Amino acid sequence: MKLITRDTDYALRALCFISRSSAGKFSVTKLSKELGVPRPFLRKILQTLNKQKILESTRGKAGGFILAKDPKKIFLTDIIGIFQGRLKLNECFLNRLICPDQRTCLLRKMLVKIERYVLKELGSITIASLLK
Amino acid sequence: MKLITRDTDYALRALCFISRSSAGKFSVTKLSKELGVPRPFLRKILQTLNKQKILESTRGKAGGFILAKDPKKIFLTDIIGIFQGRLKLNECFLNRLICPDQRTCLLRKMLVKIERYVLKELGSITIASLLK
DNA sequence: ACAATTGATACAATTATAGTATCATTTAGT
DNA sequence: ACTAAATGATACTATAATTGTATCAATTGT
Repeated sequence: MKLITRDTDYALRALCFISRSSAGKFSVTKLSKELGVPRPFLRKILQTLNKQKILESTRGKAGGFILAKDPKKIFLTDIIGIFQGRLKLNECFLNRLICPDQRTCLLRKMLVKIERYVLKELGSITIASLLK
Repeated sequence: MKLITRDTDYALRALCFISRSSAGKFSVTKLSKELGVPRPFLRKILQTLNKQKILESTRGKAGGFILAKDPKKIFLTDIIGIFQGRLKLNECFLNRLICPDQRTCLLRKMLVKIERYVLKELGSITIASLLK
């Protein structure tokens, strides 16, 4: 089971890389070489981050991506949310109507509790904090 | 993201159902009707539980499945382990060699911490406790 | 002998994840 | 104005995991 999928991972790497360097703006080509991430895939990811206002893009010849937000204000849960949807550990049970047993109650309570914990923990991490 | 997949879920339902009833032995046909789970799929699941010594089967005409263990001793983590493999939230990072940034350190620590918590919580639940 | 069961195992369908490709648009530099 | 290098938008493909189905053999109560 994965808590963090590949695209989230790549997004985090890219954001960390950009944050760390003073240069500010990077093209996909440059980033994909630096991070060792397939270019077209990374491109799609950065485009998504742009749409979500995490990055800001400039088009044209000397174009590229820069941070649109203070790294202190980009939370892990934001990025996970963007690529994996809102974290929901208990979805299988909520989605299922047929849950006639009481067990679901206790189990669901448990899952909700775990979910809250995970969200709290992940919500406490920012890109800035990942930079060390 | 799912913490519990369908087969685990079905397995839990079946185990709870069997534990709850005094009858003891049930055929797949009966169980699949009771639980509203596709028969061939449930069959595969029960066969797996049998191999793992959670259930015990008897073949032949009046055959079926009974519990092989005290419901107090069947833990959620056991069942998850059987159908989903050992829970490993941080696998994506461990599997990846290329993690040149320090961020992985903090992130991995976090994930390991979360993983421990989840395992502890799930490890505290048994089939018996799900019965109310 | 027969019918109802499980054992073993191979196969199929669906969904999610991971990644590619392409055409249109923008912009800097010449 | 032209060109090269970049992103925007979007459709497509590949791979893997999940969720099942199907089938033949062996067992057992009647």
